[in-house]
Amino acid sequence: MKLITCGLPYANGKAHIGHLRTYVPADVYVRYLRMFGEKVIFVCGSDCHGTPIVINAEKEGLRPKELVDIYHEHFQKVFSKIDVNFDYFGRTDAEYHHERTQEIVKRLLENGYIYPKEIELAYCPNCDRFLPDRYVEGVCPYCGEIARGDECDQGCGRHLEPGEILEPRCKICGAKAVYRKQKHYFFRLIEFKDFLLEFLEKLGGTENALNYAKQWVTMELKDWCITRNLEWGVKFPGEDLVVYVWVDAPIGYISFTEKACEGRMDWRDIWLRNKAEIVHFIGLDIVYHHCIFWPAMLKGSDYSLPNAVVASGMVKVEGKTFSKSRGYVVWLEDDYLASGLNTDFLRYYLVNYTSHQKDLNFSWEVFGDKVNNELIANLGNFLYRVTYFAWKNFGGKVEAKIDDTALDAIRTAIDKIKYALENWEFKIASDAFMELSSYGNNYFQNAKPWDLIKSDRDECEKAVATCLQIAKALVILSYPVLPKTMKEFSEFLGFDVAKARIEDALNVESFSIQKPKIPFEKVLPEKIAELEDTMHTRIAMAESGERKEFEETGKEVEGVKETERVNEAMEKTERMKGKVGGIGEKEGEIVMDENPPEISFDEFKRLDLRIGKVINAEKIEKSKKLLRLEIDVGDEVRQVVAGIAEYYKPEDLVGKLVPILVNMKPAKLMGVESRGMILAADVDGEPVLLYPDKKVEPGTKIR
RNA sequence: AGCGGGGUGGGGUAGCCAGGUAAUCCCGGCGGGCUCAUAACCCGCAGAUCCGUGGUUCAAAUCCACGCCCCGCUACCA
Repeated sequence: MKLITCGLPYANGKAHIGHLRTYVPADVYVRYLRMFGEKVIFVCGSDCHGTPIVINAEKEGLRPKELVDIYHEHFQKVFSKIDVNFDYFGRTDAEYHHERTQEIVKRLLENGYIYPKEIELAYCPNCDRFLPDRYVEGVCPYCGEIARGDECDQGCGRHLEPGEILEPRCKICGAKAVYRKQKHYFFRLIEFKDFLLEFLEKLGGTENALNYAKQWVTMELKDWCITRNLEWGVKFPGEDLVVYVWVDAPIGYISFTEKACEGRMDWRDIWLRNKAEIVHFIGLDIVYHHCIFWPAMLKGSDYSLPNAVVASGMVKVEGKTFSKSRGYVVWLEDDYLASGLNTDFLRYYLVNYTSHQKDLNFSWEVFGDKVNNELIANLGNFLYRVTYFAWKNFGGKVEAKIDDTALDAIRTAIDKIKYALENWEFKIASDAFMELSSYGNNYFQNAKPWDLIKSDRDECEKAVATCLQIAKALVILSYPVLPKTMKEFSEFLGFDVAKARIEDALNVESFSIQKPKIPFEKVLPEKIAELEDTMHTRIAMAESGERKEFEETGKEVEGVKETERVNEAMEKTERMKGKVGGIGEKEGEIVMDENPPEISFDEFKRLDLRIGKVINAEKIEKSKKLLRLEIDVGDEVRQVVAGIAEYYKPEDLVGKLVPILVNMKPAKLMGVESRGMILAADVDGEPVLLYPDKKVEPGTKIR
């Protein structure tokens, strides 16, 4: 008996490919386990609490619950479409979840693991609210740089304790913040140090999670503040506070299990009596919550402990760090599902691209290659050529006289899948059936049934039966990864793979074949180009500073955009890059939107600014905002892509003199190289071009 | 800054933790075969100083040290 959980999606934004990086492998794992005869419960749900949801709802003019409703429904829909089938998909703002959370908090209180403490918190008199550290800005007492409430992120990098920062200001309204004392509650994490050290030795799962957690525990632990000043959330007993969302979110694993067990079994067997193996699938970014805080909470309240934490690597898009704000993202509904592509393609990509622990790069080009050259050319083609051959030449009736060496090949694949599951390496499992498919293609090719059918019908039937056995095994073994397609194809082979067990792959019986249909539709290059364009447009818009547009599509709201952890990490690295790399980095301008730091004259001199003359201009097809310009910069003519098509017509630009940054790092926008950047005033996102006061020669320096 | 994970033929990726005939698979390039199949399938060839330097060893992509570069994480921010 196993309980499998997935990290809860935060109900504050749409589902994207990053989510699936965790959920698809978990679903694949669950499906394999079931085929191996294991009893499994698979739960997940929406994480509904926390400051960002409250603030975001406010901005949208909604109540938090209304915002959560939207995304909860969205996640359910998307998961179901992509065949990630949870036994229960709950939500943490449900009553049953609040009850379970409060029960656990009470147990922790009774057991003496929670204590109150007065702490000083930044408070904004203007907004009339306590400010999370994120929303406090001030001056670092050590180095004098601008710093965030908890960390001097731009200067010396030191961690700052509450109250340390000088001249605190509210980042939301800009007003001076004050410090106020308030009673909050802390969890005695320190007391769990020895327990955790021992626990982590026994904990299973991926090394990336375990190594990280072990190292964290060895360092100094601090007690953990578990209450917040919010209305929205699980009420802390007897106080006007809610529990911190990272306390109640993992408790969802328990409360959702309760719901999943209703009418089937007693959930207490799992969470109180250790009768099931508990496995958490998470993203690499929330390891410490699951390996440290969570087990300590469970231990402190006498619940069962997890047996394994399986952490997936992060997702990159087109080789770049995943980032919604910069356009490096694939939205599941708007991009993938809208494209009409077989959802199994994406599942295969996610599982097969690389080791579960490593970062996965998503690129449409690779996607097309993998689908067409692997899924279709290898697996799909084999299934179809064999089944079609059997139907056409034997009327579908083929006796079970097979070459036993094929059974060995099938056994090898099964063993490999077992090994893969034990080691959380789902790529190895999918490689196993792809190798079997190659074996099948080879077998078919060498046996030459198309010749045999003319010379030796019996020999031919034997070869076909052998290949059909391999095909049947393939359908079964690949079903967990490709459920939609294989469910359909199994019917042509005369069985229902959804009800099959792994052993059926070795079960030899005569075949009754129906006329098959092609299992996978080929992905056309035009389709890939179209999807790439969508993405490149998004990236180009982000790069040219067109923020409004993607804030709509990306559901990001001014001021809260940093709440995206991915996003934040991005901006952080960008800040660092900005520090080191200077102004050459085009990313700089996005980050430097407010209070840009001073630069020296030497730094300014690094900019090669000139007046250029537009000698040609045309729209870039399929893009709304981009123009391709040819600009005479004095010594040469440069091709420059500019995001001004919505405001300037190409024909109006020809002959115009514009300021241009010549030594801008070249970039490709929608596949068109841009070498340089024309400068314009930014009037609420509308570019307004700047022209020289007198006529000057192209190439004239600007200083 | 600290910690973690990486740097393997043109691109991507396996192997390394349990060191041993110079290395997997997919794409791409070249040549051949086949025709049942979604121009799919099969075979062969070219191409890697396995980031650098030093060390351990009879033997290192694989272990150790130092260096360079990339990426991620860092708790009152989900």
